[in-house]
Amino acid sequence: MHFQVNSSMEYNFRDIEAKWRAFWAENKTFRAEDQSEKEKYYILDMFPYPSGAGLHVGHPLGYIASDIFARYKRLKGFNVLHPMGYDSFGLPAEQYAIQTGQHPRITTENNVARYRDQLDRIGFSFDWDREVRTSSPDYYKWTQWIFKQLFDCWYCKKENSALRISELISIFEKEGNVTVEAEHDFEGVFSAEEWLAMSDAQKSATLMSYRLTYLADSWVNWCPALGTVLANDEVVNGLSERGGHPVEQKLMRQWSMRIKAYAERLLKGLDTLDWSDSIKDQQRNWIGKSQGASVHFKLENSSDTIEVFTTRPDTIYGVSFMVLAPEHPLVDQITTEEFASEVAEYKKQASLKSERDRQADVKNISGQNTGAFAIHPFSGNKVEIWIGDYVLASYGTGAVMAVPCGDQRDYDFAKHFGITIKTIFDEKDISEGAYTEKDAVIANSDFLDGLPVKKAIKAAIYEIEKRGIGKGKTQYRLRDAVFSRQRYWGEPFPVYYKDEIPHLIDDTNLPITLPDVDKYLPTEDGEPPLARAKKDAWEYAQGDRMEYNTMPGWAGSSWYFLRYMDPKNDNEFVSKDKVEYWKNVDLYIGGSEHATGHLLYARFWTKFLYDLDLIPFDEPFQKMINQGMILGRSNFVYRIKDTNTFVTASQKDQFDVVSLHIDIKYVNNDILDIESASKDPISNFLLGAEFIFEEDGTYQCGYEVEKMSKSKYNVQTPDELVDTFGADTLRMYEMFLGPLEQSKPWDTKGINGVNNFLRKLWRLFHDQENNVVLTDEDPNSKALKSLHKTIKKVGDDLERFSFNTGVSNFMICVNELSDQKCNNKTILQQLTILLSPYAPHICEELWVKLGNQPGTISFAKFPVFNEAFMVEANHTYPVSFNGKMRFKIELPTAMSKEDVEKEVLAHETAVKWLEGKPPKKVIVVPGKIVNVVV
RNA sequence: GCCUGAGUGGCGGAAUUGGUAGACGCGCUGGAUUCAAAAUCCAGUUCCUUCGGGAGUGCGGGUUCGAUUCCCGCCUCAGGUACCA
Repeated sequence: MHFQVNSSMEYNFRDIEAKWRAFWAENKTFRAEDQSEKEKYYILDMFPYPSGAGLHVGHPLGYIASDIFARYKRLKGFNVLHPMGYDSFGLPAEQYAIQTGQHPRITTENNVARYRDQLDRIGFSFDWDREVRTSSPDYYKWTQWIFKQLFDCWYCKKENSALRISELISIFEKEGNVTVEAEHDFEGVFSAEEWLAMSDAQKSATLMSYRLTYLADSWVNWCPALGTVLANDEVVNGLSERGGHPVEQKLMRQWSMRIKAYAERLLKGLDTLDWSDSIKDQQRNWIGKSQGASVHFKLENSSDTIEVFTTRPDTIYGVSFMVLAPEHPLVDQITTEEFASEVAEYKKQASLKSERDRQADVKNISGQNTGAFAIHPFSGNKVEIWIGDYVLASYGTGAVMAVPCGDQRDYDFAKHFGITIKTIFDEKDISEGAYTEKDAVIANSDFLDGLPVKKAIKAAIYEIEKRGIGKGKTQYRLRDAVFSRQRYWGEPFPVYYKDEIPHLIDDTNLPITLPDVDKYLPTEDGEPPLARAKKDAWEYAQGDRMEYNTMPGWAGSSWYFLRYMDPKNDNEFVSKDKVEYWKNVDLYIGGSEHATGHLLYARFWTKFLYDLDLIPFDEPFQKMINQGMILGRSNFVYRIKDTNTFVTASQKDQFDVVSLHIDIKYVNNDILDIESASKDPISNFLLGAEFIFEEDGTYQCGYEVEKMSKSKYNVQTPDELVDTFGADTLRMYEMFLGPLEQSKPWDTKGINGVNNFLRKLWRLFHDQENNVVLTDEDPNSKALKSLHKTIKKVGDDLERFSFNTGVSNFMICVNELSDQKCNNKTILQQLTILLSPYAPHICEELWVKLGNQPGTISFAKFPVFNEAFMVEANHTYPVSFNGKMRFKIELPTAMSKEDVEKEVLAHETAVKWLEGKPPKKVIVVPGKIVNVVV
């Protein structure tokens, strides 16, 4: 797209913007002070992954909003921390390295330089002295250090806190593990004597099942195409989030984070946060708390029991069969000879299905009888045991008690296999499906008969616990998060192995820097790329080998907001006094796509660091705003099928056409520049083509709103807009597009409106020869009213993050002042301060023209609204009849209700509408409206 | 299916506690200025109309003197999520 812009020299944004950007950089205007009398305000953007494609206009949207707010808070007298950095470990740089051999560090550095250049053009007030990069050894030294703390801690459910593993060891030495209430996965009990008698390997293995980060064989999402495991939030619909490759389940020895320990606190903490309901709900669903009971069913011919989890213990008398996941450990043991081959076949079929197939197959009911029976714990009846893949091995106990009358899946299963369905609900019809509402009364259930569901649940749990066959239980969907990746470009673990026991590397040897490798691929034995490193390249390998995995992308981003407070500290991840001063982030701005990944992990690590008393707060981001996505507006040309003729958009329906994307840079207001487009190899099919034009002789392109992407030729970079219109125009235009949180199509059509506004503002200060002309006189009441109305509205708009209406209000103000021919210094000085967060460059320039010291506008005082200027002697009342506005009447503001009514009814238009009849009722809202009911 | 949001002119959107629906901007129409253009300025721009007025904020009801706003029932779109027992 090419733009035409006024070429006159009146408002020369190029020189102005270059000058002030240099000034800010040179004077470090936006450096945040760690010690200050001022109140602190911490405003943070989600830091970007520096991708090779650079920024498009969607990226800076949130940064512009946060920058406006940061500048506003400075004017309000706050000491503002507003930093920026890079989440610079990640897959694309590594894949580029695999293809080209270029070290990911080089790729990353190049991309960071490009990002920085693009960001700098927009005039952000970041404190760049605090920049962090997660891939920098100075930074990941502390990511490794935090990992070590997690390894050295366990979660005590009595104190509801992480505690040091040394405390756990001393309990084990005195009492064994019987009295310990921990989040763990150790099976069984041991005494103090037994603990002391354990070998080092046994002790290590035991402690491993208590540590907050642990090494364990677990079912993981393995992505063969990427050659790595993925966390649950990195898998979408059975495909990898990056690349969309198939993902399968695999049992692997991996590091995990015991985030489950924090499930309840992560849930409760949401209530204290000022986040959108949508994000909070996403986290709530992800954590997935459900309350119910675990119940043990005895096996018919065995001492073993099957444990199930149910949210509906009230329906226990409705159990007519049980279903185990095909992977359940008891399956082979209980299966009778009669069904052995069928069960083996079913298990095989189930294991061949990928996660994706299994999800796609939801409608198909499958299962297999094992021939075994369990004994109903209350009725003593025999209950068939089946296996079925609708039961997931990884949730709950991997087994369910099936109640067909109360659960649709159990119902379908029973129908499909001809299992008897009996009802335990009073007067509920289950002939068509299960009854899942919780408003029934229980029947046919012995001691539960006649109880409504909620009471029956309590009674059932009481009875289950009394008989010792189970207990009330809370289950979470949230799983522990896999923490290792078989990749090169990530943080190495501060871990080495000796006799296959993992050991931590001493703090004095941190950081463990990434060693060089000859190739960025796995070894021939299938070990991760780091196994290629020469042994002596790992200076601190005190054992047999180093850990070859690296940490996942979310490791570095889980605590970066803390590092900005103290980015160069080589002795601590953040110093106590700095974190005491800055505390948590007051305002966090970023995309909502991180709801169940980054935002959950960062909360988890924050709570952990709080438990260790290393930071004084346990929620990282107090308020959050999620900016919407900016969509691209693609343009199309229409070729008539099997011809070389292109038809303009308005006539395309009259032909059979093929639509082709055309690069938006050759289109202006949907009109195609055929000559330029024909020269581009991508669209040179237009060369020598025939055209059917509009009546005015132009070729009109069609358009569609799509995601911004290279392949759709609809990417708009901020750079060219800054070149054409200036950064101030871009900043205001991005805000003017609509509410920050809303997704919206990018369209440059309106940008000249914002540019006109800034030129109009400039003309308030200058005459036609571009000389500054300002008066020192006392401002008149009209100008004061315009200004103060704007102070009030713009201030309120900022407080509620309504940046788009803020821009409108500036336009209204400048329109009014232009009409008044106002060139009053006092008025314009205040207006300049007010506007400076939105359009900082032009305001710096005007600030100097107003006679102020260069650069001081960033810390000027935000204008104070004075209601006195708003008072009017008269108010124009809109008069409605039955709620429909009919006429207006100007009356003194102070006039009484009765007099207003009298005046209104005496008005000639009122007389006409009353048609001689008296009004039924007259409502007068003083200073607002009048409504006459007839 | 479930959970969140959202539906207003030709377009992006405004209306903050129920009080003049369509602010502001784009686009469009006319006019001034200009040799001409750009820029700038002025006027107009929801729809229908017999020029009195009538209709109107996704649809259908309701509450109210008064509803884009509150309540009930639907429809559509966007995002998230799912054999979670």
